[in-house]
Amino acid sequence: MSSQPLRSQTVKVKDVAREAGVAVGTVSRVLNGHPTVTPALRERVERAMADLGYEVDVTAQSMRAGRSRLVACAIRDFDIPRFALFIKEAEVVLREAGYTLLLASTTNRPDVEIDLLGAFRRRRVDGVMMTLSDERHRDVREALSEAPMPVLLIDRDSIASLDRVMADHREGARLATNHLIGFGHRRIAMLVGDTKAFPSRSRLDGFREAYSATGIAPDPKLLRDNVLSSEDAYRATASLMSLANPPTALFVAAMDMLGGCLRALRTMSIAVGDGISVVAGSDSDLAELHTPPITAIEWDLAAMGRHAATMLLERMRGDEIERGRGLTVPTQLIIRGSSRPLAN
Amino acid sequence: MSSQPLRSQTVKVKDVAREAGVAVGTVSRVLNGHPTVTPALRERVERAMADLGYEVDVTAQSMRAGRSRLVACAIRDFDIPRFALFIKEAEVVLREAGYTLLLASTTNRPDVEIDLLGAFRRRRVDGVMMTLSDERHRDVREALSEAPMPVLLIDRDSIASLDRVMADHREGARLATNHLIGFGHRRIAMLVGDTKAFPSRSRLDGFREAYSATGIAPDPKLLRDNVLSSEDAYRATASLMSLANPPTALFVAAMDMLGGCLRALRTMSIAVGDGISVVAGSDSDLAELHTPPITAIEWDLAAMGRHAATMLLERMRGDEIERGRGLTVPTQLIIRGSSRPLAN
DNA sequence: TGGAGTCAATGAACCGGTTCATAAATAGTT
DNA sequence: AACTATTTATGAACCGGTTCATTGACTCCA
Repeated sequence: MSSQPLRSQTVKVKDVAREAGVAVGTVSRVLNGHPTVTPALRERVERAMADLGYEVDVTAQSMRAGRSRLVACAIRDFDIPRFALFIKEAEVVLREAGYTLLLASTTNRPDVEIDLLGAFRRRRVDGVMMTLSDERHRDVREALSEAPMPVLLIDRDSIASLDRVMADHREGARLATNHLIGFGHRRIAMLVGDTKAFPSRSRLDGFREAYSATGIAPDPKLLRDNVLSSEDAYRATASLMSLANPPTALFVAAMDMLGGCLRALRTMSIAVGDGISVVAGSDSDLAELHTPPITAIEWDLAAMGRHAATMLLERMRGDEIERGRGLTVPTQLIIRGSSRPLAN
Repeated sequence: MSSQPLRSQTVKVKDVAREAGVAVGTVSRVLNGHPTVTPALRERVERAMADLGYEVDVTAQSMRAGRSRLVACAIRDFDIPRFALFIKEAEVVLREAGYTLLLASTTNRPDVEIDLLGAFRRRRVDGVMMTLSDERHRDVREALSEAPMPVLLIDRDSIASLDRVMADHREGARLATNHLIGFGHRRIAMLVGDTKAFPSRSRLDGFREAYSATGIAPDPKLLRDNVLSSEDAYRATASLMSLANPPTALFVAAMDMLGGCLRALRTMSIAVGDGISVVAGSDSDLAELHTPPITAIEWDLAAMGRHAATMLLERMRGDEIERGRGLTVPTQLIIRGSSRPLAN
């Protein structure tokens, strides 16, 4: 065994070729499992690679090939626990297919979204999955249409030419609202995020749809949108419960906002279930283990991650598929003790 | 459909050079803000770039430069909500410095860790921050020592030659245990993760340190390690509370395991606070909003993320810094209603 | 034995930037 | 005016792989 100090400089195909006594092209063919290589030669080259401790330079491969085997994921804020589940599953699927995941957060700003698309393009990223702060934003739409690589939208719906993976938020919100209405509630307050984006928009749609069956209109004073942080949820809840005519039920439809809402109720000494019914827009340990447990909408974010990665991989392969497929994951309502018949 | 290779349509330095009537080298110098370019020429080149819609190919830059402006982050499982905070903050710092974040999960397996290090090397990643499943694993240590780029350990301590960012888990666990002992508890059960890694190991140290002051030894039957999932926590809790002589207090020291523990207690109708005191190893909405609220150990993961990114950037710049700096973020105990004096 | 056909291996050109030795132009000095 | 020093621009070589037209060897069969 040769124990030369080969640590200092990196080994290249040329070195492997010399060691094995073949041409560089042959080394490359071995590297890529090209069929037209004699077993004997393949063996010799592989031995040479092992002896020298050779490792391909993916950068060089990328440049020549024009593709990077990178897939980017840009979401508005990945410290949302359930989003992490999405990313985790997507990463597994992508890595198994030989891709590496690039991660960035958009902080829900159109200019950052556009910047990131540029950065991904310059990196020759092979595919992108992302959320959008505003699906109708002109510049963002232009940046998307100029993207040379396939882009898949996460939980966004309005750009028909792109692949999309979504949850059925409309149905979830409809179920939740219906559930409360069935319990006699008529003054249901709703907290949603930014209605420029699909999830909040469709939750609002579902909410209104459920209401429309009752014949009465929801009180606009009870609707709070742009609830984007825990503090927003705290303030919105506090302000709602301070109204002269407060709501009898609270639908915290924005993701991961339940904590802020419950904090406000506790501060005001309002009992969940008794004083007010509460339904959460997404499930969590908190919802399940609260006293009383909180009724919540649930959907499979892990499955969304897997689907997103799979669809994007298909698109990157250039399979003959129709443009702009949309996949919707179902939502369901988990009924727990926080939502109760309206006491009279 | 004209399937012209996309490449032929993209604008290259050569095209910009022709348009501006200069040499390619000049375009490159403009691109990189090299000082020795006449303002007039710079202007002409910049106009040409704008006119043609030129965008650098980062892949080509990377190959030539031998560095990719990529930083990889590999952690055992990023659907741990508080870890997401770490990543988020690190990503911001890195992006501001011109780096892009690569993300992968190790699933806490040494072989995956080694594979990922290889993948990062082949991508000419400029820096790595990661967790390790087992700091003493021979092959992992070898892979680390062979890594040509700086590696920073996240919440791991035993490799002195590498930079590290950690939380003071030992002190946190000591505080928590002390707190319970002060309340008269002598039979304290502890749930920890994998003690081959720093966090659980030092929590155990802190636990024992607090106990040693009492003169009595902790009952080994009350120690459960390798609690890595919510289900593990559920089973461990159920089994502990079924002992002939069950614990009077429960220290759920593993991260994000509180849910499983509380679920078990609820199933067995054991009241938190009354039936048993509970302390959580990490804070969360669940701990804060539970009834009663759960005493918890807290530390600043966002700061850890910022520090990790900053230290890695310094190291990548090749600043003259001593090898293997360790930075420890303090932990504190937030005392709430779930931990109470031992009833007699 | 010779010619067609098959199959492996070769190595120069190429991907798209950056670098640097060299040349050209300009400024400064005596 | 002559010469040196300084500044700015040039373009070929280079980074480390992959590709493909070409070459060489071997097989098959008349």
